[in-house]
Amino acid sequence: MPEDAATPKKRKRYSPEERRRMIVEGAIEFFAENGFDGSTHQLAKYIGVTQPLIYQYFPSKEDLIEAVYSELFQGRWNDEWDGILADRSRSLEDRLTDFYQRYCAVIHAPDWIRVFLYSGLKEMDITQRYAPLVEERAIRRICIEARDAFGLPGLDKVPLSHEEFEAAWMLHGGIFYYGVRRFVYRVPVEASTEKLINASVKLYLEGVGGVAKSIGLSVS
Amino acid sequence: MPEDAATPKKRKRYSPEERRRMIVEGAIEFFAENGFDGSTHQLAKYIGVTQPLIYQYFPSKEDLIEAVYSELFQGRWNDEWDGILADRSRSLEDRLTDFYQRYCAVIHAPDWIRVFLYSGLKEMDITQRYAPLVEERAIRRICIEARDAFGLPGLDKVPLSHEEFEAAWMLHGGIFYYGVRRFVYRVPVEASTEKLINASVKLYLEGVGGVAKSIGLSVS
DNA sequence: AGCTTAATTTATCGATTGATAATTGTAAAG
DNA sequence: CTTTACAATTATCAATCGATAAATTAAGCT
Repeated sequence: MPEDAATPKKRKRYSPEERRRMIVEGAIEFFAENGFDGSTHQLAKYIGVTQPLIYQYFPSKEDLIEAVYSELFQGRWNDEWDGILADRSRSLEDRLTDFYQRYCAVIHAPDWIRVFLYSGLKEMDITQRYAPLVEERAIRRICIEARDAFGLPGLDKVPLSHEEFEAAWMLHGGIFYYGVRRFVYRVPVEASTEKLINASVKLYLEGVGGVAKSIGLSVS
Repeated sequence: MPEDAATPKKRKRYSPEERRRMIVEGAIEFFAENGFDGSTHQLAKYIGVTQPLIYQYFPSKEDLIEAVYSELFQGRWNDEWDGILADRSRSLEDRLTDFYQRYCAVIHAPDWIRVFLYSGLKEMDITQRYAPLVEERAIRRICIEARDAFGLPGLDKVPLSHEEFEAAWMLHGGIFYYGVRRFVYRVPVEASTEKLINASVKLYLEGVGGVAKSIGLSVS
């Protein structure tokens, strides 16, 4: 008969791999909600283990956060996405819609958006490396494909301008900001992610021709 | 001759109003950098006062944060901005550019962007009230003026659609995201704020006509 | 079953947290 | 120059933080 009537408190033994996974996934949810300043004591309670157990799997809180960050962001950039953007057998509208549909399936989640912002605000070095990744493999590629789709000169003729970069960043930022509105400010959003992407891609494609013209690019 | 050779430590007396202002402004910078979990001890050191002094001016840390939030966001929405957007004697491109130029002069600062995100993540109630303010006084107004500028039916004929709202939110989000890239992820941005706004407004105006057409709106 | 390994817990540490009370010192009033 | 009001300090608190060591117990092996 236990002292606390309602606490049978059966202790469960998991394999180190399984327990480690449980801790990391619990930490993702917990840190997404409470930020990285959330205490390891509260985290342990949230997961359902004792606090010292966390230190059996991670030498310090810093290492746990690194594991969270690695699990969330590293390797979640699917290499197939690059191929989708570059596949010129499809219309650019199709490709952009497809790409952002898949991209949003990953990033438009409260855990992803919130942890991403928390880590950015804490200026963990890994976050500073994510923006260049996006710029190189999404933004730049989109600019290149837009040049091709509108019959504009290639990069060998005219290098990409600030204006073209900013147009693509605006598409990207607008879609990202949708996630911020939903999961940070938690305001009701009218449109579904699908509709938002359709509208954003349309807006970008409608607008990018005019942007190109205004900076003196002409069809070859 | 003081014990610590390099610490003359002359005590300065300020008026309560002045000292309060010093604390709030110091807190804005400090919390923008360290988040609201930054300790009052470190904050006091940052300001150059002792920690208990803060509690002479604010009954709790919560109240200090409220003062920071109030100082940063309340009343910084200039009422003249509404007039700028609605002034139909100017072209819509002019008005949008002018509006976002002034708006960005306020929000595109590390303190503003970072505190705004921190407070959003902490889900302080006041943040949830800011998005509706923006939607009512900027987004909605932009949609209405776009209808007028493109000769589309008024709100009495056809209510604003999700697509039109999302187009305006994308403009807004793209511009906001520029601040996130600069002050949260601290990546070098190619274009100046001015160029970004010009490009974004152009992109929006070029695109919004196509969006309107795609949802079945026709010129009256 | 009994033994053994190691996964998990209890107990505890010094440092730091938000917050309070008592003391000190400055600048204006007389 | 002395007095006095109150701004600002030092000293201190219980609670909570990240982290460690020792004790406990569940599960695989023989």
